[in-house]
Amino acid sequence: MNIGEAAARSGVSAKMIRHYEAIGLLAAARGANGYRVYAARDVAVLRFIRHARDLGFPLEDVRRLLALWQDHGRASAEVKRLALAHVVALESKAESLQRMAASLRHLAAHCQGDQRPDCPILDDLARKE
Amino acid sequence: MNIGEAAARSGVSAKMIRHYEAIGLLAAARGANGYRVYAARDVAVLRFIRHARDLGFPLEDVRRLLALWQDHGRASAEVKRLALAHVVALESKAESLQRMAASLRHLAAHCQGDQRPDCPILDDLARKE
DNA sequence: CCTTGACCTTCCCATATTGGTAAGGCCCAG
DNA sequence: CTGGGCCTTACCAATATGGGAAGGTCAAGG
Repeated sequence: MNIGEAAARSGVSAKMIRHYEAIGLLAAARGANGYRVYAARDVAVLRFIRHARDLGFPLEDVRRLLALWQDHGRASAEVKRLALAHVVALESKAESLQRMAASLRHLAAHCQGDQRPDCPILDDLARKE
Repeated sequence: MNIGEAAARSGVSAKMIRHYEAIGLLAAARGANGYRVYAARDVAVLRFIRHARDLGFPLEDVRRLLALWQDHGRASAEVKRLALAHVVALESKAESLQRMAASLRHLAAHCQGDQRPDCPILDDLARKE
């Protein structure tokens, strides 16, 4: 299987497959013509990576999860620890974004939004602090 | 006032002040020695930029807000429109992160987290889809 | 007057992730 | 043998920020 088919089967773009290889997330065999050659096993790895990315894991975490997944003697404690640490990071980021949204929504609520130039949003951004 | 003082007064690092200048967000006068020279007005601009960044506005939005702020004949409608569009983007991103966190928290809740290798988190990442 | 240290300059690199593009090689069908 | 589709590497783009090198400037103090 060449990279195009591996991409179609895994849902990971060929571009990203090459990138993941460049950063050492997966290794690909090479055919006599220099083309990367993939087996079903590699597609499974690519899908694993994609799912982890869909959950927002940074690639460094993906690397560790992948290693744990392939280590059949692993302790699930380590996986759970990684996952929960990531959950905390996600929730923290989400809260930060929501705080920004709430502040801005509050400011916007007091802005007339008409042809006049008066605007509490700009006033706030221009505050001295 | 040199860049160091402008940085201290505005809360924007000298590094970023130079960057904002490079992308055309603000212009600095130059002294005879080649040093950037800032006036109180520039510090106000830098503070404006910092506040907008604190609310998560991307620099392109900051550029538009800055232009609106400096245009005394502006309509507040445009500012409000920009702000609310950004609120929507922030909330959408926050929801996306929360969905990830919830999925992962759910998976982690079913993971024993002990010395055994069984782990629903890894099982889910390895699912065929 | 000269040294020292703080501050300034520009330029390059790094982060993390993904996409685009360009120039060229390989392979199969017509 | 040619065309089109796939592959290769390599460079550039975006987001925003920081680190550091190499060298110029300035003020204070011996």
